[in-house]
Amino acid sequence: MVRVRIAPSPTGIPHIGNTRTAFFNYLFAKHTEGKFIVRIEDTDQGRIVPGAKKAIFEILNWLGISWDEEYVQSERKNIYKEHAEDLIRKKMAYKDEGAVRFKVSTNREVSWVDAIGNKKVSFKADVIEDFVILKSDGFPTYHLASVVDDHLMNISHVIRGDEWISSTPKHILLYDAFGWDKPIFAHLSVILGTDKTKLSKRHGAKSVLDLKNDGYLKEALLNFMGLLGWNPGGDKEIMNIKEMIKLFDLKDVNAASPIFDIKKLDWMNGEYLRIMNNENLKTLLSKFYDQDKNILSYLKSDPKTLDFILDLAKTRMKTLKEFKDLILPKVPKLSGEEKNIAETLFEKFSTIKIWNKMTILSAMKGVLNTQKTKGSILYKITTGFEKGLPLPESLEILGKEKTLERIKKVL
RNA sequence: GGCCCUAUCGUCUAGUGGUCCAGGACGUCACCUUCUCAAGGUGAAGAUCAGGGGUUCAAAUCCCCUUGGGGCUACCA
Repeated sequence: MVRVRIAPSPTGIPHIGNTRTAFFNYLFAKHTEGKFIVRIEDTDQGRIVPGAKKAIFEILNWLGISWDEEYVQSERKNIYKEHAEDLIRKKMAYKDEGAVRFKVSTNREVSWVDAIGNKKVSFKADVIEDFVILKSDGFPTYHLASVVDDHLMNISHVIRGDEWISSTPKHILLYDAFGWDKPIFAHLSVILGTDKTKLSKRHGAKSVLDLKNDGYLKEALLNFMGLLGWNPGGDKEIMNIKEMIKLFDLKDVNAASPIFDIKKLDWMNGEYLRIMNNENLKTLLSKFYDQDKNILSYLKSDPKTLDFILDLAKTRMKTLKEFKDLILPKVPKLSGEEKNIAETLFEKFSTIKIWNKMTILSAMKGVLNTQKTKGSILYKITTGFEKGLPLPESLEILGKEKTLERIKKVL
């Protein structure tokens, strides 16, 4: 029975790197019909960030990465203490200024076969110092706590970030000291920022919550994250979570560190936006803009019209955030020449008897011909943006009166 | 510095000894479409597979060295 876990520490809001680790664990668990456990590792009381724990769960919930069991290490303090004392009794650990250190027996080699890349990794024990397992404040270090918990929780595969690879020998030493079976270790490469250093908040790495607020869809994020360092072979790139679960295998996970390039996420997000049906998109938009009265009321306009707008908007947005500029006009600053064009446009529009996209378009074309300009100027005049939803269609919906009002404002 | 991981187009990657003078995707560029911008379609540029040695009839694929990148080196995780 496969049992995997993620062990986030509530010291910050997860970014795409941490979250990918969670996702791979999840994919692996689902693929093997095993269990996925979340264990909050809050053993460093000093570094706890208020709200971080909540954010961790918020992200998992948003993405739909569901878990089967949940633990908090600070509630298990005594368990670790007992295990530390057990090692002291066995003379495998000793007290040192209020802390407890594990005694590392030198002259041995510690090794394991890592599931990522299926390669043997080995360390000589003499490069490992006697390390602290219980701090003087009574809390365990990660090393003790994770080993004890992984054993007690029957974790079969420890799938974690690459930054743990040099701590793994310590963990193996602990498993051996307790006489426990070891799990399979799989060390995922860390995701790098565009500056090629480990993704972290200091380098401006966005948290997943930021990405959510930027208008990325969970489906796109999941798909993108999944493909960072994992490839099931073949050319298929757009995959839903079910397909990923079906295909996921640790042997197809790369050992090299990928760089997070948001451009591809942008594209993928656009793809998901385009294939989404309007009903879902509407729901998503209302959630996303739940603080924006203008958008909210816009979304409540005649369903048929809205449907039509949504179809036009879909191909023009990469994120939900971009919807706003597509439908809400702003007052442009026009040059003298542009004002002349605006005037001509006003006149042409005024004479239209039957206001529809055909007549609007021919009026627009008339202006473009006589004034010899590009269409973008007409967009600037009527919407404040030099690009946007097709004017004939959107102005028809707006209506003649309102259109003329708008143009009048800028004259 | 020490230890460990790692190395294919700018980026994500396919590739596990011959079918690869290296395929796909993003991005970029061009053209088509066109009221703008997208989307869509077509096409192009882009990697002497980090460099150097081996092994082999044959290497992006195996081995070694060098170099680059990354991680760890806390009573942080």
